[in-house]
Amino acid sequence: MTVSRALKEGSRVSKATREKIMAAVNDLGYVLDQSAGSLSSRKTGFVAAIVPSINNSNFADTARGITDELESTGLQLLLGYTDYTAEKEEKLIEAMFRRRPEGIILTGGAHTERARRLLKSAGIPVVETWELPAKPIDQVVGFSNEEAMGLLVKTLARKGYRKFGYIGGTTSRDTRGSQRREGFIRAIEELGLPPGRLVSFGVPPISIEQGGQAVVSMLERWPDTEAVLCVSDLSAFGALMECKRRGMRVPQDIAIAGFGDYEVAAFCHPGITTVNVDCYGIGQQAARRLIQSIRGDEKQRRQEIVLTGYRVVEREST
Amino acid sequence: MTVSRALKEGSRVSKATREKIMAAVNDLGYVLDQSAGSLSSRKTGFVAAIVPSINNSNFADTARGITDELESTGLQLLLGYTDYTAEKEEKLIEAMFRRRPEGIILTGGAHTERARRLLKSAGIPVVETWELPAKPIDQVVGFSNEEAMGLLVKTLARKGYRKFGYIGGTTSRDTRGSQRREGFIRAIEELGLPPGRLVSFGVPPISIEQGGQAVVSMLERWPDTEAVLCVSDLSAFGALMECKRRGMRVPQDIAIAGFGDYEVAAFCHPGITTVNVDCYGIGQQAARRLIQSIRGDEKQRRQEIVLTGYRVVEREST
DNA sequence: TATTGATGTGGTATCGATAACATACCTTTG
DNA sequence: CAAAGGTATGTTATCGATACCACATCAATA
Repeated sequence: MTVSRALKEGSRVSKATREKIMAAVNDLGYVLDQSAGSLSSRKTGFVAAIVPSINNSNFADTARGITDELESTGLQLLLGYTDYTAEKEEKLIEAMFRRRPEGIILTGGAHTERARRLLKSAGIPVVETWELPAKPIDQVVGFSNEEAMGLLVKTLARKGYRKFGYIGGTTSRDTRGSQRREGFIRAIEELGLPPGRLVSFGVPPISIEQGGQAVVSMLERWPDTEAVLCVSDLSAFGALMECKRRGMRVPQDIAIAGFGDYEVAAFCHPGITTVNVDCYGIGQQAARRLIQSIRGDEKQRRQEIVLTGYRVVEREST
Repeated sequence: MTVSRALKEGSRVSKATREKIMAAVNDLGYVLDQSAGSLSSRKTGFVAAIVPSINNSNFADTARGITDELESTGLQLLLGYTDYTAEKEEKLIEAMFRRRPEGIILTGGAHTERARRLLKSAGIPVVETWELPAKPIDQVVGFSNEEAMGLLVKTLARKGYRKFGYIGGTTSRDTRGSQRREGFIRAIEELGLPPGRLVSFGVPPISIEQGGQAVVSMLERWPDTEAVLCVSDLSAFGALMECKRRGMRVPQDIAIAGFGDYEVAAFCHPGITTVNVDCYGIGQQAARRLIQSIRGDEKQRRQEIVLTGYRVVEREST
């Protein structure tokens, strides 16, 4: 028992005893077993986070934000990838719940029925991120993808563009992608512009290469398209490079915009107009709220929706 | 006990009992507690992996390879980032060992003395990746960064370039970066070319922006540089874009090459010559070897070094 | 001096699963 | 028909920590 105390911060053990214990610990190479500790104290020190993908996506930054925020708390992150499918998300939630996380961070608001049940009955704080779900489970840290894309359309319309095209992935699994497309369509309607041209290409997350291929099919079908908006900066970059490869001038012959403000969008030539959405901050805030709910007063825990900011970043591509 | 059996695959429980149990489980929303299971069975089902960073780096692909390979085995990945420092690695190893992982995958061969002790005394399989450490702890899945960079130099020298420059990060913390620089210097020596020009810029992982800034300082100091090799494709991309912004022709005025074969290198314009190193495969193979060591016969476990392939991919930038 | 409180240490039960063994019942086989 | 073997289920101890309570010691206070 004294050993257990000696190894915890801030418990009262005399200096002499602690030193003796530490010496023995070093000598033996003893390492505490947290599985046993978790079982006894009913605190696992785990936090679960589930993101669609971590490769070439904004979610890597969100994961990073979570990790950084968690670092000082001694909580361990359990990270999982859904590949943009709700089924895989359900499986991940189930697998992670076996580890008894003290809180969970999700991406988006689309979950299977079973997943919702699991989440609700687990009795731990849940934070949904990156969207504003219609029926939040608990807490939310995100923004409206629809409005953000709408703002981009309006910004470009103000510059005089009228014939808009949109490039996104093929399936509706990527709910944020779908929301952006909806926002695109709606904004164009509201502005009374000619209907937007939609090209769906590739399984989300759509790659640089697929962005290039998509813009080709866009131009084949609607050669007079003036501005192409893409579901992400990577596809926008692919589209941009493909256009340049074909000798088109950007933005004179065609304007291109992306979403997410990846580093590549800022430093490619020409720079890509995009929407900055503070991916890192989403992770940070989600983690912060989770920590508050876990460590803080039960009463203090309020179900709140945190709106994270976004802004259009205009560059040379439009 | 029968419940425990019913919830495991491949244990013998009568169909009727299993159904009754499953019904109750569904009814109650019961979820197995793996902390307790781990304690009892002395198998945690955890595998630890430590990478320098997961943002904009090849290691995201390696992590992905590990995750994919682990998926079917029921092992959970504990992922940590070192930010390229051995001290943080040591802390991570310590924190993760409290969770009693059944195996651990590391990046590189540079560890603190204490970390080496911990790793050796843990009695679990260890796989070092991405390098060929001089003193391997256990197993290795990697390649020689020195040779790979040397091959790139030789390939370009064969095309007629003679005045080479190298762009990398400022500190030696990034051991792979240092090894690549060493390979660069040595290859140039071997070829009897004029000494390479070295620019160190920014804390690893060096960004697109820093690549651009580095090439500027390279050209200020050595305006006649013919070919610039960069520690990674991202910095190469930044350098390329900066050169184009300044109206230079690539590769006529200056050739640029990177390392890592990121997607951006393939699809930017002009495409960037680089070294492809199968990041995903490194993760896959490391995980496979770990699984074999964990699940397989103790005798079958041999300390082996797996060389992963690399190849120079020539594109328009050289 | 007796009482109180602070401090440090030790004893015991417990967390929730599984390993290992025990038992009951049924089927097969010589 | 008895012995042997297979199948399904139950019993008990245990994994390694911590919660909770008990107790010893010593200083401060009434």
